[in-house]
Amino acid sequence: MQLEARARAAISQALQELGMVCPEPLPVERTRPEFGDISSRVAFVLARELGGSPQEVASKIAGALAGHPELAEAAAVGGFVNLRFAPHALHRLLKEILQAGEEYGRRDLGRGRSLQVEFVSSNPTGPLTVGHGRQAALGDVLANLFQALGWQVTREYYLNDEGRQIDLLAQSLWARYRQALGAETPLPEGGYQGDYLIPIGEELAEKWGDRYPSWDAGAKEAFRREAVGRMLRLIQEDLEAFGVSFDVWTREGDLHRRGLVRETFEALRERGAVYEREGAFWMRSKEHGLARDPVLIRSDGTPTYLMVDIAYHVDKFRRGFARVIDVQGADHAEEQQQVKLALRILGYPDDFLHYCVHQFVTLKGRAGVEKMSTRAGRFIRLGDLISELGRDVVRYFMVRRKPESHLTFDYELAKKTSMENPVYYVQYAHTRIASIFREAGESARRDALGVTEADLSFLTDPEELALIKELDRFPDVILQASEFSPHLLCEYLEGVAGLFHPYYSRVRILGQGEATLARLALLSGIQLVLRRGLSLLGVSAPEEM
RNA sequence: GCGCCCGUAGCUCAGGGGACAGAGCGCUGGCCUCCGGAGCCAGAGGUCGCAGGUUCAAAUCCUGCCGGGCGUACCA
Repeated sequence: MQLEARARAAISQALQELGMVCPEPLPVERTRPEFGDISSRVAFVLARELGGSPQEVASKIAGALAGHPELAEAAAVGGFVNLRFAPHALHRLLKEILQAGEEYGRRDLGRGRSLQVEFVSSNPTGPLTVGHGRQAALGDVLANLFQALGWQVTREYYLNDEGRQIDLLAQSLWARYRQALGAETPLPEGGYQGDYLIPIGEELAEKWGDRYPSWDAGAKEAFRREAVGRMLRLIQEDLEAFGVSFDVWTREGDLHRRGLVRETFEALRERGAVYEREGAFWMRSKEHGLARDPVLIRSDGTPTYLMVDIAYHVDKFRRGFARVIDVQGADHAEEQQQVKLALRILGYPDDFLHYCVHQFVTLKGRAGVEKMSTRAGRFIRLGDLISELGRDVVRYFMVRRKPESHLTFDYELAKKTSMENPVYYVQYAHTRIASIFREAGESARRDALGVTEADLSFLTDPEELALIKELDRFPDVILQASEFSPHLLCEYLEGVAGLFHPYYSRVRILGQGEATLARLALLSGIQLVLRRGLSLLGVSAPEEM
């Protein structure tokens, strides 16, 4: 990132000397090694305004850049202005990275504003599945990234502990309970067929005996509470195993009790956004370009999920969040449009709510089911996957693809402990460096970290310079990854490791006189970035493997 | 039918106006006296789904078509 900043400074100074206007923003980007470090298409922009060919303009700029102390080369090629930095300029970058230490990559773009990330929010009708795993990893990593960018982040889980699905769950559990007592009670139609309710039913049969022979109000209440409590515990166990913890759990029931759902509905009605038909209340969405008008209040007077969701977002706004990110599956796309529309009608700012939408996960190479469904009892538990592969691997694989792409989870690859597995490839780079520092001894480590001791001018190898340039990208990668693209962080870390491993195997670090200290400083920087990056992913950076 | 997302190397996927299109796996051929070989090096492999259009410049933007996923509930 500093590289871009320095390039901009140099070019804008050159433009000033030439009496040219500096375009805002000044276009600058990393380029392939043949062209140098940084390339700018500024001449294309200026040529359009000033006349003349881009190449002519570029030549003038390159001429004015000649002799710049930080640059080894400035050239005009095909209208581009290409810059190559002098090694000493790169050495300074490394020094700054090491001085920043654990703070490297942190920024204050959020300026302490509060941000809520709501994710998982799985209904407590069963254990978490691999699909929820993607969401859990995605939400947690996004939260980490925004924290690093200076936001005050709240991780929130919305617990849907009311409604028909919960009733169905309760009744399914009651049926299992009756079955445990020897009755032939069938599961309710559309009920939850998974095996996971069987042992709970047996346990309740033992505890309660024949206390609930029929599905009456008393049974409903008892089994609902029991079912939600049990399922919640299952979910929390899996989340804990996955290393995800939430700051706030919001229950649907709370929103009702506080009258917020009713109030929000009335507000929508006052604004003319609601009409009544066939005994139900509908939202006027079609006239705003959406595909259909959804029901807000059913003809039996109960609010739909959408209605409650709208109220929930009003609540989020009132709680003072400057920004809210909801991580949701692609199957909620229409719902999202409706909530956004409702918030717009109610007068809330458009940039308040952001949806991070992700596609589904297919698990490849493991015995199990293809098409999952909690209700039908066809699913693979996230907890099983974690105990088979480890938290690090599952988390890493879950965020390695961009959210809007379908994720094929390659179980065979995930199971490998060789460097073919990208997680280990990255972790192993970290471990190798740790090993070198163990070998070098504590004093060398301190000297390398106390960069004043190391004479970085010994770092002249192109691979060494390339590594420094790559480390310099880290802050920018965090920003890009935060734009709902955490996969870019994985790609980046694999790139850093991919530069380090070959370098390590070719260049000897220890016992090289003064060069050793400089190389240890470089390794220290690499290790720092790997550790920080992995930590943002919630993946461990082991000293030994 | 309509709406949203996705079609890039054999496979899994990056890149989403700029300079000859990238990575990992797989494949072919090399390299283990040396800081962790849980590796390293080299190579082969692509009409960026198809057809138009915008632009000095398109894998990238626009339109149409084809193929796949999801949605299109008074479920959540």
